[in-house]
Amino acid sequence: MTKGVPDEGQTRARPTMREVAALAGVSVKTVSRVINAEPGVSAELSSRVNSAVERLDYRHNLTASSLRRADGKSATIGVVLEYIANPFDSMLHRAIEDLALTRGVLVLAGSLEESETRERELIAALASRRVDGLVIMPASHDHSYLLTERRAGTPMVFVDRPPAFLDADTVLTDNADGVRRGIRHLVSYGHRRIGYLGDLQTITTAALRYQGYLEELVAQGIPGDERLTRLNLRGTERAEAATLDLLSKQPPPTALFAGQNLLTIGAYQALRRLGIHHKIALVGFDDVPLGDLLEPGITVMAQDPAAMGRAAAELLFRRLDGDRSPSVHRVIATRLIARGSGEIRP
Amino acid sequence: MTKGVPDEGQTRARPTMREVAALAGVSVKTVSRVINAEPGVSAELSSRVNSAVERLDYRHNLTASSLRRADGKSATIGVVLEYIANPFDSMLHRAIEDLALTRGVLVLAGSLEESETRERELIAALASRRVDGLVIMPASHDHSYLLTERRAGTPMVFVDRPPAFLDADTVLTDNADGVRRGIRHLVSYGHRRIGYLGDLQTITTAALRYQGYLEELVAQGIPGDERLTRLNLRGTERAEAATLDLLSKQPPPTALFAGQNLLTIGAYQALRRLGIHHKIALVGFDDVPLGDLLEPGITVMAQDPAAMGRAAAELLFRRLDGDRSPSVHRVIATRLIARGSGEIRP
DNA sequence: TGCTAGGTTGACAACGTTGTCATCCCCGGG
DNA sequence: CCCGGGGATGACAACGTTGTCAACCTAGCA
Repeated sequence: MTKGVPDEGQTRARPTMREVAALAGVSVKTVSRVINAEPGVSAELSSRVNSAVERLDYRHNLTASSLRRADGKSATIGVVLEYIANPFDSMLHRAIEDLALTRGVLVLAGSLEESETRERELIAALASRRVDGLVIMPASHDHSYLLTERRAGTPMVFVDRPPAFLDADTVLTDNADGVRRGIRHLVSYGHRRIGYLGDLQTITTAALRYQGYLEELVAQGIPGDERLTRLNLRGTERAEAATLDLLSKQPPPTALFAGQNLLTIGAYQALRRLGIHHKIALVGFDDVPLGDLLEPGITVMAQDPAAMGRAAAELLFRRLDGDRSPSVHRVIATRLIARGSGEIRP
Repeated sequence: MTKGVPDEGQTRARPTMREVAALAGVSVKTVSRVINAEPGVSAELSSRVNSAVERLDYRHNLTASSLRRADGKSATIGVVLEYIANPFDSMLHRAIEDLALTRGVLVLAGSLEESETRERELIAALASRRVDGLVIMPASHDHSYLLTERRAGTPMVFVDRPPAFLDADTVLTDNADGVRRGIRHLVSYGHRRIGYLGDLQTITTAALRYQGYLEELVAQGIPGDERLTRLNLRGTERAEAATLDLLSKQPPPTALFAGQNLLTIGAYQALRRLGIHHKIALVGFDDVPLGDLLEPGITVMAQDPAAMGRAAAELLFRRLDGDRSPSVHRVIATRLIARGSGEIRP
């Protein structure tokens, strides 16, 4: 590593096509043609331009280019996530990036953290930068404000949660079905008293999952018991406390279903604390990292964020390629991963 | 959700300042002044412009703006990561986003997956979009190619791994020191035969960590034993196999140090498989999600990606604000988190 | 030889915005 | 009453690029 101040030498403005043209002895338009690999430039001029580009370290200015271009495309898309650092979200992000990569498209991403205000601000900021398309995991419950973007020709795909008051492509997990299969799994092991831990009911997916729980109880002819349900839990600690509370009631549940990642962890911790993690069954929704290293391993209904991201990106790019057919709604199935905690009998 | 094709109504081009100006009966320049909240516009015109903006759903075009603007700032920065979906990377990403948010700056992020080619391509793509600054977790070992960007006035901060042949701000984990403290911890519990599992030696941090291991052995007067070392491991499975192999040698180590996240998990799995996870000590570098739920919990030297991201963003924005002082090199300490696996005596 | 078709090349305008500067108007002071 | 100054407003050019179109050149054919 050499020593010195970060900008050794003076700050020199980036060279433009004008300068490249001057050095190569051609017109700017010819430089533009070479840069964009348009046909119809003689080998002679082409190589002169290329060496001038090399010599000046010219970097194409995509900003100016997309401003002038007929289609106005910026080769950039926006991805709006709940929280970038969530394993689920970052996996989704990664899957989108992977497909974008093959098209030379970059990804602008941001977190909402359940703030509706932030959702509008972030999308406005993305629109200001004229992204070509949007993948949105929404926090708000009214997306009519997006009609403007839609009319401006910006395609958008909703992931994980559906849009409200707006028709658009969606890629969703089969939430209710996933929970129902999880409950069925527990019932098949002989459970009848199954507790439920749920996230904020304002989150669409959380509401759908709880719905699935209720539906499956009815389907199984199990009477509902409000004392077995704890909703609007946020984070591991709340879930742990709620679980401890739930288990102190008489008669306690013989199994638990946790409607979300962090709640599953909280519930597991509570069971461990009470020393009954080998006695009370537990199934969680959404996979838990390292769930298989635990003893017992945590049984989950796993979502497939990579598949969701891939599907969302595919839909988005299809729209960018001009597809105008009616909105598509993809449902990605959950997968039961039995690791032990869900296979405990009462 | 309403029914219909995604673009109900025709695709209508976005309104421009020209149209806003026409509707408000003022000049474009006045619209520009209002949009940018420049002083010196009468309340009368200001409100006429604002209602025209409202009526037309005008969205400022930051692309055109930054093209014309004197400073040429795009209010966008680039973040180059090893793999976006890694918990470490996504935490770092998030911390940067958090600070960027307060300045109205958006983040373009991408993954390298250890590809030097990809590093150059991605950074070129970011430079094309005229990002205001870069945070880079590099894969390559020669960054002299970045001198062009540097000269063009793009500040850059390297995180997690240092640049080569280029002087720039850095934010690094104290790798060697972290490993040395981890080894010392094992020694303090009576271990003398300590195995080491390391990632690709081409990765700078991996090399530094191994260095720390060797140094601490010397400092402790423990003779090195090549049979206790397995380097260039990639991923959980390789680490698991290497651990099984390592333990089959006579005499086997009484403790293991794993130089990376996935290797720690692989080693733990191997110990579990052999049923000796309560007999052989294990310390890992970098935290393992849910490491505290395991039995025994996994003892680690934890890095602090959030602090690193924050530091990197602070440095970058300080440069963006005009700071031209010599490069700064921040070192973020690791933290020993004792959870059980590292506190087993031989 | 003359003419045309086709392929190269470049001059110029335009994309949507902001910097510069001129103009205009009003108010206050001489 | 006139003039100067300052604040509000707008006309115009420019940012770096690409679309359009005209000019030019060469080869091929009548």
